[in-house]
Amino acid sequence: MSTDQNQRRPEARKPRGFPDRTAAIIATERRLVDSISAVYARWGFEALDTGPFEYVDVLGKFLPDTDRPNAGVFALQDDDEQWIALRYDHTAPLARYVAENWERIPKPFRRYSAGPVWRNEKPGPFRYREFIQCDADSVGVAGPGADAEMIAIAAEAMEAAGAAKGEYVIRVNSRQLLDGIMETAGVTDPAQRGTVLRALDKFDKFGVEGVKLLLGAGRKDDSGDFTKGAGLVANQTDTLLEFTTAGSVTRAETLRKLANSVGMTASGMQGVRDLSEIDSILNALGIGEESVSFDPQIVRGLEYYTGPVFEAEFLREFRDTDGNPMRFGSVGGGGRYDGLVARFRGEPAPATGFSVGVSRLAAAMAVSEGAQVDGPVLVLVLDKDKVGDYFAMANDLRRAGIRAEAYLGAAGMKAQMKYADRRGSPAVVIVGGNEREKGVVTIKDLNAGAAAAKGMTDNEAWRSGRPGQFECPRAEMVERIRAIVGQK
RNA sequence: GCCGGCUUAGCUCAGUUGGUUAGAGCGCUAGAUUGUGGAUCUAGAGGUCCCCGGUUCGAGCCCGGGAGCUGGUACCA
Repeated sequence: MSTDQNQRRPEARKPRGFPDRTAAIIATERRLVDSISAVYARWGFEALDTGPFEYVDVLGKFLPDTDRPNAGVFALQDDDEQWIALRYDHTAPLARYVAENWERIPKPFRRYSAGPVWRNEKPGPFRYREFIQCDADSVGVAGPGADAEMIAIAAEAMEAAGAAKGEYVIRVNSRQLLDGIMETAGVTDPAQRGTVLRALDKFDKFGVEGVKLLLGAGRKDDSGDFTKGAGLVANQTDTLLEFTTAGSVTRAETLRKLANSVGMTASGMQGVRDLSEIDSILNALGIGEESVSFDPQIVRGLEYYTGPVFEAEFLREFRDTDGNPMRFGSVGGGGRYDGLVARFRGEPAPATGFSVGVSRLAAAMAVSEGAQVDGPVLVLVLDKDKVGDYFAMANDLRRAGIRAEAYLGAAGMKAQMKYADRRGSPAVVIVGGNEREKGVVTIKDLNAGAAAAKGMTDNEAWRSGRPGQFECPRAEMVERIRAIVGQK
C-alpha cells in the first residue's frame, strides 16, 4: 500500500485565477468596498446579500452556453441532484430575489450588494476567476431618470474609491441607438447584429481599421489566427463607422451629431431622447464632461441590456515591470435591463444598475500607488526570564490603539531587528539590562534610522551611531511611540 | 475554445557539436559584530534540468506524446 510513490510529497500549488491576497491588497479592497458602499447607501440604496449559490436555471437563460452548465460558471449538483452554481454577478441573483419577494418589497426596490462573484473562464492580468463586485440597482423604474442617477452614482463611486477628477471617465451609450443605426445600415439578421455589436466593442483594442476588418471579411490576430468578420459591404460599414465615430468632447455636441445622423429610425431617436434627458439631469447635478461622456462605441454584453449602457474606466497610467506604460481599462459597468426580472413574472419590471469591479480596481490602485501596510511596533525580547515585562509593554501600546507585538521565539537581537524590518514596523522597543537599571526604554524609529543610514558606508559608524534611536522613561513610552506611528 | 511562445536553484537567467561532479547574480541562513534592521567580506543551505516514452555507449540539449505557465484571440453576463 504505502510505497515510496504513494508517500511522495504533494506539490504546493493552487488553481489559477484565484490569487492569494496579501495585506496591502486586502486593505485596499476593504477601503474600496466601504467607500463605494457608503456612496450607494447615501443615495438611498439598502444592503442585501443573497449568498453565493443560485439554481442554474435562475442564472441559466443568460449563460454563455446553456447546453453546458459548467461553461462560464462553477456549477455542481446538490444532494437532490439539482444543479446549482456560484453567482457570476450580483444582478441575476437580485432579479431572482425581487421576483421571489415581489409582494413584500417596496417598489421601486433599491439595493446594493458587495461580495465575491465567480467566473469559470481563462484568467489574465487583472482578470480573476473570483473577484469582488460592488453593485447597486433600482428595480421597477422605467425612464432615463433612474439611468441618469446610476451614472451619477458611478462617477461618485469612482471618486470615493480614490480616482481624482480626470483619472476616470464614465462612458455612456444606448442600446437603442445601436439598434437604430444597425437598422439604418440594413443589418437585420440577429446573428449578424451580434457579430456587428461585438466588432463595434473593439475600437479600444484594434482601432478603427481593426473594427473595419471585423465588420467586413475578418481579421488576423498577432498569433496568426483568423477571426471571421460580419461580412458587411462597404456602404454598410461606412454607415456604422460614421455613427460610432460621432463621439465628441462634449455631450451636447455628440447628441447633435447623433440626432443628425443619417436616416435615424424610431428606436434610434428614442436612444437620442434618452441620452438627452440623461444629459440634462447630469448637468443639473453638476456632473461635467470630464466625468461622464457620451460614447457611441460602448456596447457591453449582448444578453440582457435593453437601454442606456455605461462603463467606468480608470484612466490612471502605470508602468508594468518592464517599464512600459499600461492602462487598466474598464473597472465597472452597468445599464438598463428591462427583461431580467420580467422573465420570472408576467408583468414588466424595468431595472437599471451599476457594478464596480473592486478586485481589479484595487489591484490597479495597489500597483499604481505601491500600496503597503505598516507592520506592528515590535517589543524586542532580550531577557528570556522577563518575558512578562515585554508582553506588558506591548499590551500598553495595544491599549492605546497601536498595533504592537512582543517578539516570539528564541532568536537573538539581530534577528529580531531583521524581523521588525521585514514586517515594516515603524519602531521597536528595546529593553535590556542597561535600560532596566535606569528605568527607561530605548525606542528606535526604524524609518528615521533608515533615512539617517542612507549613504553611510562604514559599519562602525552605522553600529555606534544608532540612528533614529533614543531613550525615554518607561512612563512616556506610549506617547513617544504614538508620535512616531502617527507621523505617517 | 482557437493560434503562438515558454518551462534549468526561492527569483531572474546562462549552459558551446549530445560527453565525466549542471553554474551565475540576486535572495535566504549564519559568522565577522555578548545589545542593533542597511553596506562590506566570508561561509553555508538550496536542483525530479516540467512529466512520460524513444534514439544513443552517453540526453538539460535530439525525436514523439502529455502537462503547466504565458501572450494573442474568442467569450465576457
